[in-house]
Amino acid sequence: MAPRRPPIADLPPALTRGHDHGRCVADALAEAERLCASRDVRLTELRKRVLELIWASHAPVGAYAIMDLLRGEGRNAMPPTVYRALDFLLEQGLIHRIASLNAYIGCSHPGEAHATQYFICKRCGTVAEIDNPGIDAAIAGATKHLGFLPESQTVEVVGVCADCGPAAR
Amino acid sequence: MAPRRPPIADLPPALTRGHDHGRCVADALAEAERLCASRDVRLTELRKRVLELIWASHAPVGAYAIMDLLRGEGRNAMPPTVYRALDFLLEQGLIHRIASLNAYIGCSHPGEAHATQYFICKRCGTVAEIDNPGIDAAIAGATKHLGFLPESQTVEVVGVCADCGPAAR
DNA sequence: GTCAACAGTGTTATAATGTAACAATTATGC
DNA sequence: GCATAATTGTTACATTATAACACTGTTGAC
Repeated sequence: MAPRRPPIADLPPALTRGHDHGRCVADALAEAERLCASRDVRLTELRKRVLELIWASHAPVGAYAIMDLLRGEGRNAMPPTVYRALDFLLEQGLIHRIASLNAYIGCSHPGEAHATQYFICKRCGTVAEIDNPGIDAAIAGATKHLGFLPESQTVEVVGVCADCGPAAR
Repeated sequence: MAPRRPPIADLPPALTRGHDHGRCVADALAEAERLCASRDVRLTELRKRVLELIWASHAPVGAYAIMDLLRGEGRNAMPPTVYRALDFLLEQGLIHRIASLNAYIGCSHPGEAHATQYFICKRCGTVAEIDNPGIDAAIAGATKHLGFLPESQTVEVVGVCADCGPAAR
């Protein structure tokens, strides 16, 4: 099992550097509002707040970390409350689950059909979400060859990102 | 979370069909013995038995299912006992962990360097371990483009296998 | 051979993640 | 308004995994 990540407030600046993160979060929330409205599903206060907490960094956040953050805001959040919000956000494609970390991360292009790959930096914790057609095509080719009917796929690469690697030193 | 799989004795015959499974297990154990001897590490009775239980089917087996099987044999197995055996087998590359199922499966070609992909059938539970150079190359290309230094990767595709799909009916 | 050192296993307790079941509340359509 | 359904609250528990320390068996130096 992966070690527990520190609370969001303690995350290194690398997690949100190189871009206007406030804007980044605002955009994600606005897009979520728009999508939910168009689908006639309800992005309630709780669900929106959970999405916002997940977007607070580009590192995956665990369900219990989200629960603690909600509690820090005075909400008496119990596990089912968090997991239901996560389930909703997953169903709507607004977040993804990183299976190898048991953690959740905001989807950077919700609303579009995509099979995504994640590149997880073990130094700073940042996860890059990539939609690489080559990887997708290679997997599709393998499934076809096997006669396998794919429904969902998990591609997670753990390593060191460009910001944290030797070249960045 | 994935539903708990039934105990090995109850698994559908599809899990081991199409080949001489006794031979399959025996080969895996023999290869494990050979590899451990060559590396000068100890494949103890416990470790060998856990490996054998994992190889009992081509479906992933959970740590607690292994524990129950060991107990069924009179061994008083507690979680750390099982996890330590699993850790050893993982380190030696004799088994793999399927992250999306929190379960373990025998490696079909241990000893060789390989980045593997898993095709998990949601009907029969069988997992096919594939080493597709195309997928590997595509992922390597993406990491290079990102300046990302990969260390380990997880590729798991869930769907319906050829034996269980509509074409097999 | 014996004994020290270490690897492996046993044992107890607990942490981390996730779900079931039902009650209370809030939103929605009529 | 009010019945209905969706959402959230609450309690309890299931599943997966690890920490810490005790005990046992193996190995190698002498």
